[in-house]
Amino acid sequence: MPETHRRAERLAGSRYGNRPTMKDVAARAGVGLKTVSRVVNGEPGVTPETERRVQEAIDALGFRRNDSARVLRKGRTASIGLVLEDLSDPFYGPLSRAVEEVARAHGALLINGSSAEDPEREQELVLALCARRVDGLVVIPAGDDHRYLEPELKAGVATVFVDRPAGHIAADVVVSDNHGGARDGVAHLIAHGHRRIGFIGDMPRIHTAAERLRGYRAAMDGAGIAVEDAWMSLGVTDPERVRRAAEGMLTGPSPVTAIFTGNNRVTVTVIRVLAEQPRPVALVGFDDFELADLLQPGVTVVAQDAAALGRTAAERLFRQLDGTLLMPERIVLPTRLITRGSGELPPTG
Amino acid sequence: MPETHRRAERLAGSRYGNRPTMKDVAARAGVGLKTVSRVVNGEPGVTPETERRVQEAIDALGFRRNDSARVLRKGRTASIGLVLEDLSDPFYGPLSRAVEEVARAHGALLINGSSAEDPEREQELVLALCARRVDGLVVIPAGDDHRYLEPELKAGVATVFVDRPAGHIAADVVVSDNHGGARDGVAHLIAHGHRRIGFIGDMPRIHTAAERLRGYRAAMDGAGIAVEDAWMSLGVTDPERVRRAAEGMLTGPSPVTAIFTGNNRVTVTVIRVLAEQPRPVALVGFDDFELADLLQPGVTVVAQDAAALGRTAAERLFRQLDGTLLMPERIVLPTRLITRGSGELPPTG
DNA sequence: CCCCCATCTGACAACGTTGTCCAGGCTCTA
DNA sequence: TAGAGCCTGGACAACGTTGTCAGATGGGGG
Repeated sequence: MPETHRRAERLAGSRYGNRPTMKDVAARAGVGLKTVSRVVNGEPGVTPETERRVQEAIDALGFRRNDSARVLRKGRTASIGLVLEDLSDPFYGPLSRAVEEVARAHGALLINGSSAEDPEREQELVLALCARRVDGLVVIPAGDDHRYLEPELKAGVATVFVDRPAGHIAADVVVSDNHGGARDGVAHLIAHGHRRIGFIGDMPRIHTAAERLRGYRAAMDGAGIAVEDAWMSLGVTDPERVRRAAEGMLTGPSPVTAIFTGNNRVTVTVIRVLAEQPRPVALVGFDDFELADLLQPGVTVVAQDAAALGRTAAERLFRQLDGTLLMPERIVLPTRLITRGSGELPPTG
Repeated sequence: MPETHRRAERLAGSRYGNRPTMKDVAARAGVGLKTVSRVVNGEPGVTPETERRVQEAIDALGFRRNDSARVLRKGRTASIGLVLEDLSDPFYGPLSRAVEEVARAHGALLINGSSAEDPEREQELVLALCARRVDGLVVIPAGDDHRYLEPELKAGVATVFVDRPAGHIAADVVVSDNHGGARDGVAHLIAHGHRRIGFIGDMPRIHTAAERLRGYRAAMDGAGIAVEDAWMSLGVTDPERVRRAAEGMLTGPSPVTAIFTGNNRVTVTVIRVLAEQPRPVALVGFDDFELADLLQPGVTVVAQDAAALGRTAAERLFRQLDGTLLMPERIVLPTRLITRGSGELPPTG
């Protein structure tokens, strides 16, 4: 079947594909194709009378410019991609929103996808976005090897990694001061008299988790405290195992009097465990969360500014796109210790 | 300057636009353009030897198919748009994620944007997405008049409204049972002996807010309780005014013994106010939130299932796209009352 | 030895837009 | 009134891909 016939069939039979084009508008208005283009894009060189006729035809047909074709012609898509772990995690909502606001200020749309913490899915998403010819990418890495991005970088896709560094590739990175934040949080507990302090965090293959663990160790070392293995629980994330880990370090031969939690989700689970304990146990968590101040006691946290991470990354991205050529850089944003009570409890037991 | 010269200049001087095309790959592999296309798309009719040569050229050049051009040719973009109010609101994260999962299952990408509760911005976003020729739209309306979408619907853009109904236009709608949920929540308070019950909610021009208010009135009417004006506060959202509203109805001539809050943000603010009150005041909130069970007392809520809203809407969207022609329908998802303590407090004062 | 068929390959048009360039009509001046 | 210059409008190619169709190549059978 020749192409033209197929087109006719599509026009006749389908709900799709029958959108009017500039050509249709031009025919209806009795003007040339380019004149319609001029009107649509507000270019000069069209008499008011002609413009009126064209506008009339546009409204009558319900014409809307096809940006795909425009993009193809112009080269830039005015859209950027954001790949993160899980949009339903409250940490990423504000980050994504911040990226979107910056994109909007630059007239760009945001396409986003969740990697579900799966490196393969991350790569799949990133490459799909590149095939769409997004102008730039903000990536919260799930994997630790991003060499697959090399051709894209070379081709000029602006790229910024956020929250965790890129693997084996030179690119901009915006991260929180995970090491310093964790160190300060643990030092805070030490300053309140604790020496047996537990750490519950994610798998150390995740960069942020490793950094926070490093911070914990640094603080303990700094205070001359020898860390016992039983105080550390790495790589547990699901609530049930976190619960067991917490209970374990609270009841062992040298039970902890305070716990430092490596992220949001762990913190919440540990709070539940501590609520059931007879004796008060001090707690400092990495990442702030809503209502942390309303609990009894309020939860002391090391807060990172998710919106600032997103904003900084996106601004950096658009500076790349503006042509301000920049050397890849690593930007570290400070964390903030927010004291609310749980981290100031004295040691007991 | 003729087009060809500009192209040359772009190639020479810019970081962008110098991506290899199928033509380049074909030249390098010494084959025809279409053969490259065949290899890239896994079409049959290419000898292994030829395929190898082409693949080699692809890898060497770092070629990646330009989906913009593909889309232009094929008509479908395999992407859908999601317009919501604010991604940093924890209610929308799971919703967005659910939509994304369904899209992914159908091989589509998700483009999303926040309307910031501004009808104009909503329209702007929706039309931008239409210009990108997304195959479908999931919209959480900010405005109440969507006639501007008529040409798009006619052109075959699949559309589903979520959380709030569309205005002046026939389209699929997926909403929670706001009226029934609020009614049940208030009835729950009445069942626990309350008669003077306050309501704090958003502007009634927002459909969900109006429905919840209606549910409140229905429950009160059903119990034969005459609602006093002082018990109702409508259209306040910022924390400071919510605070004043709550304090007002707690101290008036006939002070309330319980409060029903119309959404998440209001609930959280009211919790803070209640924490400062000398006497216990019962509370039921619309929308669940994390840690509601950890507060003292746990917060009784009318929960809606954000993920189910998103999933249902997206599935409906793809059924539209699959060609299963459907009449516009209104799908109402049930809410669930979760009792945790705050809603079961007896009246005092 | 020739012809036919199957298999593989490539030339070409088309998708809807924008950039370039030229034609025609107008006004203004000499 | 004729020529120069400006303004408006339109024809055409190009962006990178895919569908169509025809040509080339090689193998097997008559």
